[in-house]
Amino acid sequence: MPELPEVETVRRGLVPALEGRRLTSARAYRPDLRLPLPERFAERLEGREVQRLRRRSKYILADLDGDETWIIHLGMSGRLLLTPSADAPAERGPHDHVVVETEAARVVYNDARRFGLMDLCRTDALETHRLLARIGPEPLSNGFSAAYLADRLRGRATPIKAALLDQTIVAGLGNIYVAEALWRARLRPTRLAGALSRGSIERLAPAIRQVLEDAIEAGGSSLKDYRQADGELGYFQHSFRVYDREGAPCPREGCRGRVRRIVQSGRSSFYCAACQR
DNA sequence: ACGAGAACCTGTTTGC
DNA sequence: TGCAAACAGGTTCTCG
Repeated sequence: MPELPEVETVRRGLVPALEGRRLTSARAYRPDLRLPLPERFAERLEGREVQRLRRRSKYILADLDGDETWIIHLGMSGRLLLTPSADAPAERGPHDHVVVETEAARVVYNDARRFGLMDLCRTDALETHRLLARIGPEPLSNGFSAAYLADRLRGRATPIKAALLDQTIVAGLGNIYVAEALWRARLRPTRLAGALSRGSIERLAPAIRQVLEDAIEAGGSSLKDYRQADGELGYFQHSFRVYDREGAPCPREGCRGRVRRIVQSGRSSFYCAACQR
């Protein structure tokens, strides 16, 4: 799916179209995505003004007037596509599941695999929402540091790859950015989280922060499904050092290694066997 | 309690 | 070329 940088890019793309605008219409074309939509979902969106578009981890949060927040997760293949009303087609495309309109624009939620989800929650109760309550600190916030990470990894017998995918430890990482952060920190994805030295963690925490900042700067990574809200492609995929580069030479200065692909708990991991230890 | 693996669903790519 | 298997950016549940 879209990981943190892609979700942030989508959010930024939607801000001008949605913040301070009223939803003149809302339609849901099926009762469920990964989870059932809440009661009277479309009716509760219609007529509301979007006061603020925020992001928490991989969730987009739209605060509405009337004290409810619209929670959106894009899953693996979800997209939020923005079209000016004048250009909006009359026909609904395949896998267009939710459509909202403002005076000036249409936003379509399209999701072939339906691993995404939407919900509505009282804004003052968001922190206790079951999907959000257990999520760890934002990696770009002050709450995330080497000291924090060391504390959370202590005693964990799981590979660092799996620990970084665990959203309760740190928010927003997925398969791509874990691979890229571990390459930057010169750590093998198979290393056991609890056995990492303090020095390793001191490299890892800033590597996570930096790869996410770089990716946001580039507008995220466009692979198969992901697009920015305006349909533009992000270009961080051209900056991948190891992700999806099996067999390629390691791009690190002076390293003669090649990128390897292994499978960890059912998912591909990519790393350089020479410089990542 | 913890970790690995399966499951959810559809589309695309790869391999025989 | 055609078909089947493998694989895909996430999360959650089950099982050992």
